[in-house]
Amino acid sequence: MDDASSHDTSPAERRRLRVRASILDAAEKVFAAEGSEGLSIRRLADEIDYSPAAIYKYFGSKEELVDELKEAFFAEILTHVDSARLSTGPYMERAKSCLRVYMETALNKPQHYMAAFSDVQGMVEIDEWEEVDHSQSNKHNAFAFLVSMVAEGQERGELRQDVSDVALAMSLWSALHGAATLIAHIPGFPETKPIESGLSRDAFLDLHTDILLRGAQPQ
Amino acid sequence: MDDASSHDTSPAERRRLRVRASILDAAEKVFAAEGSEGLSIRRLADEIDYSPAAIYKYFGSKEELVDELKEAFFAEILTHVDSARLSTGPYMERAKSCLRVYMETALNKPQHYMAAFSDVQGMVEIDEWEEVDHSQSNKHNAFAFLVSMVAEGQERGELRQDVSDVALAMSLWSALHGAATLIAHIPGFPETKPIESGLSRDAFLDLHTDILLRGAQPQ
DNA sequence: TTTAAGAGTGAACACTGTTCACTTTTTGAA
DNA sequence: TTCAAAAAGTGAACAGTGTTCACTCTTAAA
Repeated sequence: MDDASSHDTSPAERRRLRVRASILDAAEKVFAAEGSEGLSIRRLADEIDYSPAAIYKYFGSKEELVDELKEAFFAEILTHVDSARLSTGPYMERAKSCLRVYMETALNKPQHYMAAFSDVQGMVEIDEWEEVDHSQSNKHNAFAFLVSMVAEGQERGELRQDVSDVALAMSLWSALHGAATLIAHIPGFPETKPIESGLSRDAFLDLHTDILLRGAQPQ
Repeated sequence: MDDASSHDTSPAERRRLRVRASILDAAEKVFAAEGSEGLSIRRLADEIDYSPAAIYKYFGSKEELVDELKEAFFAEILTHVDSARLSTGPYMERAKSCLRVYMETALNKPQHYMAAFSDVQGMVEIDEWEEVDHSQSNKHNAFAFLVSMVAEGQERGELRQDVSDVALAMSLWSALHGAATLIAHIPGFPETKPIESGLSRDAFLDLHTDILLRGAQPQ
């Protein structure tokens, strides 16, 4: 289905959307390969055979362009985490799966995850999270989702109830974010850096989620 | 004591060290206030009344200059964490204190901590950590220190022994790093963002360390 | 006093994001 | 089909960046 480009759109508009998409495509490619530093407007323009100024007919600024890449990336994370939530099985297993999937999806595109949290600009996006009802799954709201996941665990008596769901979720998210960040930033993180450990990424993620969920359990 | 500038140094050399220090001082000021993005060679040159080219007589590149700031910063972190280790009291309290102090010290200069982990360049530094004997405290080696702290806990039977000390330390460091990173990046992190929580930074750090150490305990 | 080393500089190079006047193409209506 | 308005696309420029290089000037030692 190609709804967006077939209803209520003239040929000109469809053409425009195609060029716009080609810019994003080229940006995505460069971004994934070399990160945000390798991405320059002039290089992008070269790659799609337009002048640098042309890009500004489609995006207000480089930041706006990159923000759109990040938005799509976060939507991807949320989708994956959400499907982990909808799986069957005991609560603790679903919870563990969600934590893992967050980190794994984040690490599918390390450059994206890095960029999303290294720019100060990118964090303004989080302002939107405030006015979000976290009872329904929302595009940008991976955190609100985590909160309700935690709340469910508390109701079931499987997670500690001496702190609020939000507080618990913040701690968990911090830990997930830290692991994802270190793996993304330090080449060969769990296995050989900063110390030769022989610990595979898989084993590390397992241990990490295990520690977190144990610490989040009652008593 | 001003050893470095009084023995084996000519007046010229002392003068040189003074200029060099003034560059670092100016850089430190700008860096702390506005982060690495606000720091430009020309601006630095303006502030110390030299030409931009002059700075290259003292530092090979901007990166080299910033690396020196980071190095001092990490030394500061290690110093503080080390003094927490040397405090008296039960092991678990000392351990908790170390975790807290790491995050608190990191957050004394959020811009530094951000910069240290946002540049890919900065991570090359970690190569040095490999050839470090983690039984003795080393300038740059906050991680190796954490490993021995964990090892002590395992020997005392206060931390789980089903995984290696290095693995456990990695997980803990990840979690600390994540919390520090989020607080540094998201203005008003635990209190109001991404959700109004009323959770003070202090309470959050307490909860975070509590969760981690519970998850790291045996059984 | 002379000489060589080192400190300091202005101008330039190659890059960046961005803007703006300008031309070209496309569109919708008379 | 013609014509004006709108939109798409462009080259040149601006202000900024890190960095280099030939050059001057000061300092230190012979």
